[in-house]
Amino acid sequence: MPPSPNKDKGKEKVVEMSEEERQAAIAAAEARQRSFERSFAGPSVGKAGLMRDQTDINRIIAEASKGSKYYLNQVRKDKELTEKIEWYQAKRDELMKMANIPRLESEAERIESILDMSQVIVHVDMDAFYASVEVQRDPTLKGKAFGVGQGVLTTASYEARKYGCRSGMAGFIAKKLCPHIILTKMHFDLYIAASKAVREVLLQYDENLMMASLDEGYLNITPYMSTHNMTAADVVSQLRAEVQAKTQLTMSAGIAPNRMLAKICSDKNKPNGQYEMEFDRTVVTKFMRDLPVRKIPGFGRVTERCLEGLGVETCGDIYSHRAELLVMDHWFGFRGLCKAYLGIADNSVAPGKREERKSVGVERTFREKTNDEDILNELASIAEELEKDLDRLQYAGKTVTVKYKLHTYENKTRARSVGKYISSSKDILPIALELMKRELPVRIRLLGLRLSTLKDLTVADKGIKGFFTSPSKKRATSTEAGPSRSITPIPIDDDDDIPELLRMEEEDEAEVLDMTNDDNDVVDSPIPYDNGTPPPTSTLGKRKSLEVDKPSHLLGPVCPICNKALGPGTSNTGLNEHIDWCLNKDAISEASKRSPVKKIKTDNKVGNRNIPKKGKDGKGTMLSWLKKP
DNA sequence: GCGGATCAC
DNA sequence: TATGGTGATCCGC
Repeated sequence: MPPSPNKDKGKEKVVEMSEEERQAAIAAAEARQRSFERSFAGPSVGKAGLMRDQTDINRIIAEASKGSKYYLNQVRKDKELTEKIEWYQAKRDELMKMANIPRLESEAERIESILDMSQVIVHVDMDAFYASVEVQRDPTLKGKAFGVGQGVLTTASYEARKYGCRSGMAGFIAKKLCPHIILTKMHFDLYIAASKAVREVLLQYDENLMMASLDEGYLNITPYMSTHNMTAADVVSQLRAEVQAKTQLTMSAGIAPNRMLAKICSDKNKPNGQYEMEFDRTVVTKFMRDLPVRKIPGFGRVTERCLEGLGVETCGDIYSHRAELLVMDHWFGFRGLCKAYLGIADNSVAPGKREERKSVGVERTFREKTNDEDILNELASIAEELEKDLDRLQYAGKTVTVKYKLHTYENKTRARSVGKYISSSKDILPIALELMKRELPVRIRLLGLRLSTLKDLTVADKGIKGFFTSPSKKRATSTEAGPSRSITPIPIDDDDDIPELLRMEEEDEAEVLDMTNDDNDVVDSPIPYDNGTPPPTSTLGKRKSLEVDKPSHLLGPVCPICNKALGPGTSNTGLNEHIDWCLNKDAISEASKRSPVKKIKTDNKVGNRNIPKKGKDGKGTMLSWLKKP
């Protein structure tokens, strides 16, 4: 099935192959091609409801791109990813060969969990937000296929989506798919104004409203429901009606016990609809079972393909493949996958805080530059823009990162930290220039600057004026030992007019999922029978949560394979090593070190990277769950 | 702290 | 004619 490797030996092969084998090989090659076209088609293709002829659309996209540097870069990345996946598969097979599968399955099932259903969380999502605002600006767009954004579409109208046009798609591709599409400019001021109007309505339902971007946000309506003695569905219907009345814009909403589920639900009856998940553990699990993993926020195209390579396409597959996934924990983060399957996620809702911002940056794409002077001038211009942003936003920082994209579309970053907080171009530019000069000569299509390790200049911190604070002190502002809340970034803004989108984050796993706790009655077994029927809850129901007594904090981490406590001092690394040893001392230590990419080959560069870890769920790999005092 | 990757919007 | 910009997180080193 490799795409081409045996091209030269092809003849021989063909002769030896039976017709069935030939057909199978062809089918496999075609499947691979479709898979590539699908992954190539763009980040948002396939995320939302797809159309019947998605395959054709993907092919048009791929053909329109063929031969471009962008395309070649995608081919390169696809090839690397394919090799990575093959490596994962080989690793899985190797580990599974020596694994005690029933044992692994039983260990996997011992991961117990609590799905917190005490809060009613709502995710609201404006329908084709930018496009809807554009229609208000120019009513002649109504009902037409159009996209917002010129080079790249930030949004496509629903009519344009029928042709396969999606956000993130290059404009000329959209035109291939839909020749009569209209491309409009962006009008950020309008989006910001509309967003603000929406926000004002939402704030009446939850003063802690958490906006995740201009067009979506989270509310905890639990207090509102009790104050007004209303059901969740009624609250949300009313809220949506009010938003529509005040802004003429429609939104969709999802109601669920936590942010992840609410977000998934808000997609279910979009546009202009709402969906409430039943607050029942078995219903939640049933809901997740058939859900493609790609629907989970944070699971993107790459993760999707990696999991697909392991036979996991839906969240339910996570359960049926639990043995393989447990053995692959080091690379995929078994615990995070379990949380996805079980629908467990963060249910906290709070507005973002200024101090939580981590970086401020500016970047620009342009026609290829190769001239050193041009490049350095561009850098100077970017530094000035960054200075303006920093001044407006009131931040200083200590780490300067230069980013550039080669004409081949490969990205590079170069960073340097300094001992004091800086914010002016006068301070930033020399550092940036020095970093960049070392890279010359280059042929690039993008240049950017970012400042991180920030200090919020609006907090009057102990009098000292920014200037000559020596690089000591100042370290502790953020600890908050307690709830381990690193919650969410949210857009702050308020006064001025800049689109500050900050990110949301899904996890922050408080203590929701906890392996093996034997204490609580709220606990039940996570794992229902994989397919068909909901589990007779009892069979696995109580499971042997007590089977092994283990106050794990006294015994240290417990190896999920041999179930032995490793002692209180054992680090995650140590546990990992033990697991490897436990599964197979020899094969693993050897194979584990080797990277799948770039075999020996000409050492054109220094080195091989290691296999990336997949751990979607924040702290990633299971080890973190085991320790937890 | 640095650099590459992935992800979301 | 020609595939974006901003910000976050994670991992391995």
